Amino acid sequence: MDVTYILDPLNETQREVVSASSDHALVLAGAGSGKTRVLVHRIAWLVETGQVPPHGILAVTFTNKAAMEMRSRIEGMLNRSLGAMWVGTFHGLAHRMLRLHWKDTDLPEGFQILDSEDQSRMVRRVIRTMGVDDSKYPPKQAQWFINTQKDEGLRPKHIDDHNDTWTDQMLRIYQSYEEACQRGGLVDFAELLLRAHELLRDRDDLLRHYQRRFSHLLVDEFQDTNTIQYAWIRLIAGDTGRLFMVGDDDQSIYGWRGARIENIHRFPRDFPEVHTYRLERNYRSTANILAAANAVIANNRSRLGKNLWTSDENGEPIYLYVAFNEQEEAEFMVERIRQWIEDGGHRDHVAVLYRTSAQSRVFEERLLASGIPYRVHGGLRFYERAEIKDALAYLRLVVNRYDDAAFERVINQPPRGIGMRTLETIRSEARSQVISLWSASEALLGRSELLPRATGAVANFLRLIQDLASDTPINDDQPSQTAPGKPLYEVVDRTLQKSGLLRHYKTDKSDRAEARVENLEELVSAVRQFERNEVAYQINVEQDGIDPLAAFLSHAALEAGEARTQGKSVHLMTLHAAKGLEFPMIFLCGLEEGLFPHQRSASNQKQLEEERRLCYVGMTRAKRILYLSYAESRRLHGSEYYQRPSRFIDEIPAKLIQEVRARNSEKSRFGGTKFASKKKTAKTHSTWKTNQGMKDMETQWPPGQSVLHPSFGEGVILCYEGHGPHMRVQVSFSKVGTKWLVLSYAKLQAI
DNA sequence: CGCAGCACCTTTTTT
DNA sequence: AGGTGCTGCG
Repeated sequence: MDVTYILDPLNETQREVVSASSDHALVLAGAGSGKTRVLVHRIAWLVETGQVPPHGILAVTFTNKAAMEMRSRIEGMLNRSLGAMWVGTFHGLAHRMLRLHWKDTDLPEGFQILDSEDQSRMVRRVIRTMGVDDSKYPPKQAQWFINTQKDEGLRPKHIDDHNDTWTDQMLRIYQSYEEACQRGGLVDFAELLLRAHELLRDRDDLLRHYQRRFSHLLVDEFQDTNTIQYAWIRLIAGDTGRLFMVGDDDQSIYGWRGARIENIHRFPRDFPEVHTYRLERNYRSTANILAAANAVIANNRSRLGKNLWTSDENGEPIYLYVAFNEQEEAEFMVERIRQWIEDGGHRDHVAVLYRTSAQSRVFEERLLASGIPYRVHGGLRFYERAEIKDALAYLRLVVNRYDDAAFERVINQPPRGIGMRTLETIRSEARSQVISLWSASEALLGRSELLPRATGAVANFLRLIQDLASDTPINDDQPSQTAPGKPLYEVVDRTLQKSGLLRHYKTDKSDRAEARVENLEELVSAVRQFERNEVAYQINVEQDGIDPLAAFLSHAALEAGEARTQGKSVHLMTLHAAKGLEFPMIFLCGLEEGLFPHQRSASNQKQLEEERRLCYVGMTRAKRILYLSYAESRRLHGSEYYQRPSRFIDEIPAKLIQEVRARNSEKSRFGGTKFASKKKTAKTHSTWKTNQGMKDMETQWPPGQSVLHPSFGEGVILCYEGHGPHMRVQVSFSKVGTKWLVLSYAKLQAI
């Protein structure tokens, strides 16, 4: 087979990597060095040289988007069907394995996936059922605890509470939560991975089957894998599978959600004959942008080491804009975008990146006022909307009567006269008999133990679900029988009608209700789309023979449905969301200490390095033009902050940076002057007495002011927040470090 | 049952 | 500040 078409478009290193013959490969692929390209060409090369049939390949990514892109690019290259190749996300592939082997996993055939919101509700319910004080043990923390343990591959029995009350309580919650999920046939995201791992670990025959089948395993974004993901891959690889891991330690930005960068370090120790390759040639950015990004990341100590280079020209300098406040920062940015468009630039070639999602609002307001179309990435997605989840909950009950999470969600949605009293009765019956809410309801009805009014309502509800089920291609008595000729979208449509959901929102005349009706109608077309040409349908239903409705529900949970882009818009997103993307013009905003790097990461070296990598990721998104900006004052959750410029700015060689002023100079000069004079006033009068009013109190403690504290000693004011009696200052003490002090209590003295 | 008012929280987010 | 979720009341 002629494979020159696969190797020819590559540079020398890429070619070497793609045609590597060593057992295992670790590819450290810098930003913009052709990471996806290498993966795609590697797979194409393996298949075209006849080393492995598509069937023998397992390729894993983190996001559906990346998986889709990889799949379609391979398909485009090979011009043949990849039906038998496993390409998908960790969660998607784990799910596929569990569906195929549900009998071996102690799960019901119709098991369903809990998304984070479902999980959070479930945890709250469990805590309450246990009679635990949820103010002492907040559901959010318990949820975090559970997920963290699962990410590490730990079940309650593996965890030692070290005689710590808190850990012990968390363990109990974890335990009960697991039992509740098991009873309801429910699986959260982390559970998908953990179960898939346990399935292979405990079933020799299955493990051998998959080990024999997948002779080549390829992992994208290796630096983002967590413990259980890496363990799963190692298990399938066994002694014979060949691993091809692609990642970039400098772009590891998900440590906070369990990603183990150590996996990269461990890999060569876990497997013999790992060849390490470095892709350092960047095809994306100008030399100036790269030099700046390299300079920033060089400040990190824990690195495998890599230096990106380009043959591209220097290009424009890095622009830095110092704004008076966040309003002016946005104003400047919008003005520059306006010019860009005026000069013929495309709107969607521009991205505004920020550290926290709350920062988007000011930019949105300004863009809106200027009539520039924009799109905010992230946020609530289609399948996460309340009304959609209500509709899905009905369908979940149809598939699986014991799904308590779904039961709770819709038993009184739309309202059908089942109040807290009745629900509590059902819950307590379920609790005492250790059965599902559905079974508890049946039992209570059978014994006529509900209030007369509730009796009818509950009976109607149960009958409704049964009616829907008998309408539906799947039902409890004949689980695997698919009714011919009834499309799924009709089933969904009927569910919306019969459940009364649609009517409920149609009669509601609030402004939101209209959008909800539209969304529900959109759901029907989403289902139709799913049946017609979604890859997930082809694989799960047509190939694996999974029930269509169950497959659709999983699809909805696993792929929450990115909002559609409408036309060409300026992109607004967090730095995290920007990973993997590139734009000709980037605005990197809010470069202030405390915001970026974020306050909560400032205290510890490891977290600080992750912030720096985030900065590196942001900068390397830019192809031609990179704007940096910070605001001297910023309004954040209700109070004013004055912070120093981010240390990351100092880490960029000054010669690469050009400070810019707004073209709309009159206004900004006015703002700047005003601010400067205010600062001067503050310094001159720093000995004012506090009884001169709140305004004076603020000006008495300007950032930079040296102070003396009776017990902490000398320090310098970093910033302040709040007003009047709530006003607090952050002081960096030379002896005891940084502390927040409430001014009205602390006996601070200006020196 | 629905609504109004109040406490609470607030980094990053995919699956 | 602003949004969310819970409580208590009508």
